[in-house]
Amino acid sequence: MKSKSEEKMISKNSVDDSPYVEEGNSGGNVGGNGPLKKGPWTSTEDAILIDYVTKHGEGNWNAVQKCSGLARCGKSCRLRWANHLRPDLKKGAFTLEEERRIIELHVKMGNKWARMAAELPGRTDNEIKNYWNTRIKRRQRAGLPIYPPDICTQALNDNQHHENMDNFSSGDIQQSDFLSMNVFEIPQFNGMELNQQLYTPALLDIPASSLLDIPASSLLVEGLDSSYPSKSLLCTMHPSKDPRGPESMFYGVNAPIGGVLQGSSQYPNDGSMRIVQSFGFSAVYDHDSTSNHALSSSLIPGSHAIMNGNPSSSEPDWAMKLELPSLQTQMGSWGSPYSPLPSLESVDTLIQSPLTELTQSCSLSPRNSGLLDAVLYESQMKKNSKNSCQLTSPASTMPVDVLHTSSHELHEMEWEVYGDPISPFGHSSSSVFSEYTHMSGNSVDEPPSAETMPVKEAEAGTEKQIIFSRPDFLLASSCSGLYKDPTKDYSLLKDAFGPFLGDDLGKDCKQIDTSASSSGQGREHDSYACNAVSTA
DNA sequence: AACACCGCCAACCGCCAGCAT
DNA sequence: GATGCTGGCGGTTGGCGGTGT
Repeated sequence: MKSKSEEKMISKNSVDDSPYVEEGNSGGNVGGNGPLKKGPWTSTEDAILIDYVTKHGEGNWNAVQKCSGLARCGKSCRLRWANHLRPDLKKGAFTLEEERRIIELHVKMGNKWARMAAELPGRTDNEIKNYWNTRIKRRQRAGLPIYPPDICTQALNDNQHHENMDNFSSGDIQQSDFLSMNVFEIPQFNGMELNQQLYTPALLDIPASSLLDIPASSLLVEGLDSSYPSKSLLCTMHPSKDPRGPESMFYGVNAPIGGVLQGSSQYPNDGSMRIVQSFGFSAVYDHDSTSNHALSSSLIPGSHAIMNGNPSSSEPDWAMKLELPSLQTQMGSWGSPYSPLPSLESVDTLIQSPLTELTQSCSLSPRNSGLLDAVLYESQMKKNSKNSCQLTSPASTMPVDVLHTSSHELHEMEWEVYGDPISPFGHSSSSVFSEYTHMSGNSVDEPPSAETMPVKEAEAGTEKQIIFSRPDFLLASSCSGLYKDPTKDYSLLKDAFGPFLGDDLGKDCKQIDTSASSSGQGREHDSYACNAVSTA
């Protein structure tokens, strides 16, 4: 049984069936029997190879050329056999079960395609790799989470068990600590303090208290429950080449965080602030004025790239190294090098910016494969070295000129950071929100509905107008109240975003509404909502 | 109809580990 | 221990076909 593509190829090659026909890209290696052929295999070559393996078995691939006269190098023979001629190969599209299995395996293994293939009988590493690089990346470009929540939950649970069993003493990590451990403390997000200044509730008609009512612990726990793989997810979100697309989760991650964190996740009474966002990230830092100054001045450490007019100036290694394994080198193929939108890079850089000694050292961890467990490991490392992160990260990456930038200037730059060339809103909240709403049943390949969100309104507005009209901010404000009392503020949220987000928001908020009112049920929805909110 | 764009996928390339000499 | 060979693995490339404009 041959795959469709193979049939195509054979059909094509059947016209010219000689294995020695020179092809356009042939040449290169020279074997003992003449120039080794490259390019697509012909059915004759396949027959020769099959015959050889039937007689001699697998292995000793370099002998194929000598024994059979096949003008292919051993590597090519092995690859052809392994990927196409093996009798136990299962051809055809991946089944749903296989797809799920691939995702599960990728959570555990990263880009270990061969190992994954070993877990999927009849499937080759190349198949799995191609599958991942296409369909899964498509999800990324669409801004959809790579890993379904349930799989991530499972992975996190597994990791929790693993960590508790293997790495930590019994009293070291308790549940809460574990949860914290899975919350990534991203110093650069401390910069949300600046957002707080820019988008202070005092500027708005929204009671500040309503912005302070989201229990971070709830967000945290539920964010974990919802199981978006924190850093894994983040790190796998890349700017899209598709300018129509949501470009990246970074829009959703960063812009929203600013909108939400500045108000909704603070604990002024705590003496410290724990910023929690949907992916489980958090930033812990002193809330005293001194540190605030430093942190706020370091706001948008990622956007400094734009601020200093050098959006491409930094491509920190750690960002790439911390990526999900699947993207370890993808920056070169579809990532940052092509970035039609400055904001993409800026947002990207925002994530990448904490190029601290700690993170660098973390990235050098042998476990830093981008897998969830590696992420957990890094998290633990960061937790253990929290202070050093706080001290080194923001300021060290902050250009001096940015430090002296006025808040107005920063605010204007915010549009660059969050927005796209078309919209001052960028894709921030809308895309992310819709991304999560899409998780509940819509096609995974369906681009977020909010992509077409009309977003010209605020362009000519005042600062306040701009701020107030920011969907992420509205969403943040509304949903912070929404979280507290879904039945009360749903209308506000819906009114504010219905025109932008269409039915998705309505559906999502309705879920929140109903689930909240049913006391305890629909917790997943809650977490989704809060995820969306905090990312929005 | 022509063109451009994009996704899919087979194949190649470079690196590395294991093994034999 | 050093060297070379072989096979395995992961990343990348390039061709092809489908689709949209």
